[in-house]
Amino acid sequence: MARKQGSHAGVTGPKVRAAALRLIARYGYAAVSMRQIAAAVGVQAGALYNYTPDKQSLLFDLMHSHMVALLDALDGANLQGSPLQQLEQFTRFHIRFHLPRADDVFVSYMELRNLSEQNFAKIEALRHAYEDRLEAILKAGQDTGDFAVPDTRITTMALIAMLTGLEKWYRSDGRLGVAEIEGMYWDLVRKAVAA
Amino acid sequence: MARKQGSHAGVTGPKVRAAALRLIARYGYAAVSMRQIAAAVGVQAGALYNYTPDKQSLLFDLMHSHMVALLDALDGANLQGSPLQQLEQFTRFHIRFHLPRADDVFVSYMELRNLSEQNFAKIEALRHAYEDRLEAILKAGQDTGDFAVPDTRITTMALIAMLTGLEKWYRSDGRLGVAEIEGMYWDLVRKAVAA
DNA sequence: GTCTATAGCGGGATAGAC
DNA sequence: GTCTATCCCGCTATAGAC
Repeated sequence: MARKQGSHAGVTGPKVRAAALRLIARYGYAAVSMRQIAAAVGVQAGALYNYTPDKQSLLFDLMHSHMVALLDALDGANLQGSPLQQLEQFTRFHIRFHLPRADDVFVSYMELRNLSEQNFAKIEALRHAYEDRLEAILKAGQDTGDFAVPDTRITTMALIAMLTGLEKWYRSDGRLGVAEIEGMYWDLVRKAVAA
Repeated sequence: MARKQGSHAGVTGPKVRAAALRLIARYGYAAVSMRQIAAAVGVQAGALYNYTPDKQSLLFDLMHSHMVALLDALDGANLQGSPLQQLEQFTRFHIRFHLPRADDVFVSYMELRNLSEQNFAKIEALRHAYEDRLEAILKAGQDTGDFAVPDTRITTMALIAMLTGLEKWYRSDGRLGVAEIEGMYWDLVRKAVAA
């Protein structure tokens, strides 16, 4: 509470990010203007530049935060046990982490084209690191004979695409709860890689 | 050959569509200008309006053509045999149809947000029809006991997401040929739905 | 069917007052 | 930290000559 009275620091910044995330997820980065974001926050367009040097940096920050949060959460999940157990933990973690973050997922997977070359490389590296976690589990299970997949890299991409595709149709007010969804997807994953 | 000499009709139109498809796939609908498309074709921007009433219609035509071609090709594939055989045929058909059409796939799956409400509804109906073909196979196999999936609708979405995700990483000059890819994905699909 | 020219609008980003 | 005002640019779409 030592913050200066009347200052909006620490309040407007997150609001800008939240508004940008929501608008970009809905309409796309190129289609959303700084004026629209400002209006959603309740400020004039010029004020946004107190929080981001430019529009491109704003997009990058959103995507970077999402990927870092994803990797941190995966570290925190502390997967352990047999390859089969770790694969189940990974599957459930992936669904639980992504389902409540539909906007982040849409932005992070659909706006890659709109990143500058350097920003793209950074995001891709993080995404690759995440994929590698899954592939390591598949490789371990392949070695122990628990799994029998045609190719660990291709299976990694196939499983992540399958799990992430969930975002496209899942509605939290639908007929199925998260726990049921998790169970069904785990069932598909488990059988697909089974020896 | 009765076409008037000096007329570009029948030539420029397809060029416009091809250039628009390529540019939109790469940079996104909102980020591509009519001037860019015109430059790629080799005409001035105003000339494009001889081939489309506006930019939105151009996008819709690209997506609509793709979906109609997909459904027509599926009809032409004439799937038959047991549910297991039909599922294999569908899986291989899906991969063979989509792999050489990366631009169409990107546009059709990433530009839905940029369609007008009415155009969106038409494309969604076509996409739904395609999904229904796969779900019908799963239901049939569920009835005969060949398959044991948790939910035919969810499995449909999961399998299509998995198969379409192939577009994101496949490179025709990579280490794997189409036949090998088909085999690996069919392996994953077959096991995932197995009883 | 294509061109040039332009209307009319909205974009990102900055300057300087408060 | 936010405002107003503005610069400069590019956009879609149209008009009218050829």
